[in-house]
Amino acid sequence: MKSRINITQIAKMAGVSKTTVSRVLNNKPDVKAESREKIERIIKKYNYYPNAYAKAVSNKKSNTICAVIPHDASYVFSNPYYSEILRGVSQMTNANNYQLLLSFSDDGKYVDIAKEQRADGIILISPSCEDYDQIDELVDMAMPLVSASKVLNSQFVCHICVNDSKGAYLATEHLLNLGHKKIGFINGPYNLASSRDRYEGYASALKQKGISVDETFTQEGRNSLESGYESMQKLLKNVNLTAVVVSSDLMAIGAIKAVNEAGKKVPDDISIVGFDDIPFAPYVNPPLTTINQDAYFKGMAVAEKLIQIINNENVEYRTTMDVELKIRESTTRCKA
Amino acid sequence: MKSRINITQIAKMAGVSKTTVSRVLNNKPDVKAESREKIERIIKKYNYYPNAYAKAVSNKKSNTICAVIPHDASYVFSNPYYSEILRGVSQMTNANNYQLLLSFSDDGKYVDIAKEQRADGIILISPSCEDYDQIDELVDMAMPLVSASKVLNSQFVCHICVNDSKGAYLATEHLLNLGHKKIGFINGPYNLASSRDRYEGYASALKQKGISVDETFTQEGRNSLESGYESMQKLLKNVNLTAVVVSSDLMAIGAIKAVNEAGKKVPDDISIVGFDDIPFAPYVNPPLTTINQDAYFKGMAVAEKLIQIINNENVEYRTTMDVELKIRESTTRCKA
DNA sequence: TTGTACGCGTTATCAG
DNA sequence: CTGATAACGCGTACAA
Repeated sequence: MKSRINITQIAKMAGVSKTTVSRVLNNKPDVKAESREKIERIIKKYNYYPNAYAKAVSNKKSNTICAVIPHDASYVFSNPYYSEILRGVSQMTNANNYQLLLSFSDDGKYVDIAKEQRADGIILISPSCEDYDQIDELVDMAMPLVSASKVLNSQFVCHICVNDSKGAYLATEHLLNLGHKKIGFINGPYNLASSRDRYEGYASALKQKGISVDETFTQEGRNSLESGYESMQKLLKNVNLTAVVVSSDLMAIGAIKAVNEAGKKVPDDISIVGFDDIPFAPYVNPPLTTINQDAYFKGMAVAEKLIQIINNENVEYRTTMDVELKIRESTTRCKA
Repeated sequence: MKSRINITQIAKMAGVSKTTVSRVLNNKPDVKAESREKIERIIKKYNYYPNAYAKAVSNKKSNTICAVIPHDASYVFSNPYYSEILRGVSQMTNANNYQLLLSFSDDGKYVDIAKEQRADGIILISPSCEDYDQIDELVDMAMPLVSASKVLNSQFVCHICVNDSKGAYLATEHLLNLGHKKIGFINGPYNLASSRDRYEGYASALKQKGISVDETFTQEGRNSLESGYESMQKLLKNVNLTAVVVSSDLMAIGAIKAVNEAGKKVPDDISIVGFDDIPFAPYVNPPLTTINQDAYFKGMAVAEKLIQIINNENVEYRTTMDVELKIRESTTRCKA
């Protein structure tokens, strides 16, 4: 790139020192109105802008926030849940004049961003147990940290999560109320705290009604559409179910595909309830009954908290957002 | 954040000068094996990493690429087409050890990123005519630039686009072949070059068959689901159509919703073909006939070109990717 | 093989 | 009000 003009040159042209130029750049007092105007004119004329990284070095502050999604990019971008979180995050960082650095990596390489001091703070989106070593490292560095889901290994990591167990409970209860008794569960990866909580919600709803939990009714998926498809195929092969709780909408869409291919119908033969309420949930076939969580709001909240922590403000370190059952057309009364 | 160790301190502990430490950090020769080992041990011990921004200032290279989406975040993140592009971009930047900076803003503020010298190059994703002033500014700064869609105002901007007119032509031809004669068109915003090309493809397919183009059959949408919904409502109110070409899948999904609410059926009453082939296209109701473009590959290609330009390699400045008609179930033979 | 001295573009201190 | 001067953390001619 063409080498751009710098503060020294501006100072020279204005016949003042760098210091004075710096003063007007940062809206500081103690500059004669006359000088200020002259400097401003020259800045305008040469379309000058201070170099952000030189500022970062000098100020020890980069005005950059990094959103880390410790999974590979295809996992992330195929799932609108993450898009919604990022939408919220970017809205908030924009509003506060922070730049947004994005990092995907399933290999923990994102810790380098902290070591290299590229960001004033880090947002962890959906970290799993495998990330706990890296998280400890970040905590050791005293890097401001907020997670968009539960982090179990450290009380120094601020997190905002949704009430996962309640969500799964509501989903299961809904099916129970429709008369279903044989209810399967396609879970996300067990290395996510959310998956464990959701399982617990599912199990406790069953117990509540005196139905014993059958391990063969459960599958562990990877949260992708394909894995929802595969998990449902296994369930269809091995057990007789009339309904399934699926731990993400994306997997639910895959599950519906598997049901269709097996020559059955959703919801007539098998009712399905998802989790997340992604924007497409109302438009798939059939429109998905699901657990709504406001990922956009979560993204905003997470970014806002991080900025507060960076500014040394006091914040609540544990927040749980509520969830809600959204009934659409993928569930119906049990006909078996 | 806790202030971290720097190169000077490492040098001191190793009993050498910064220069020597810098040499081992950058894998340069002329360091005694013994010294190298000692320095490496200390680096390891203190978990030291050079400050990326100090390097950037010194090297005049930030190893950062900025992806600019000159629209507001909700426009972007609600559309999986952009997610797919970003997925490709991030894959490629990751592979080449570039950091990815993300910028949304419908107000042209992204030029600041160049002025502040935060990035070695910029990827423009779907810029519109309103961005041409800013693009000129970027060109003036000699900022390496690649666009993921056509840019008409400057031959200095490398771009990769898809064959939009062919796509719309194929879509329209498909409907014509099914016997449709009254074919509407819901376009994207006219300030996108792609929208103009798509209109042209639509019109030329009609002319080919001797069908005159009726302006009242066309609506200009904003590429969102809602705007597809509204545009279709207007078409339904004012004209009698048996088929509609829609310029994005997202709008197509909205259009289907409008058809349903009007008490009609897709495709029996109205055939619809979309554009983009987003990952959800096969799963909506009915599965969407659409024009496939490989946005993931486009994202990779765009990032790769930018990196080549940054490295002063020669690249082809004009690339057009092919498109393909994907027939699913939202189109059928005309019954009128 | 190593180190001195300076440069990168910025801000902060403090004396005038 | 202003400007030397040092500092931020790093890279690199050039000399030794």
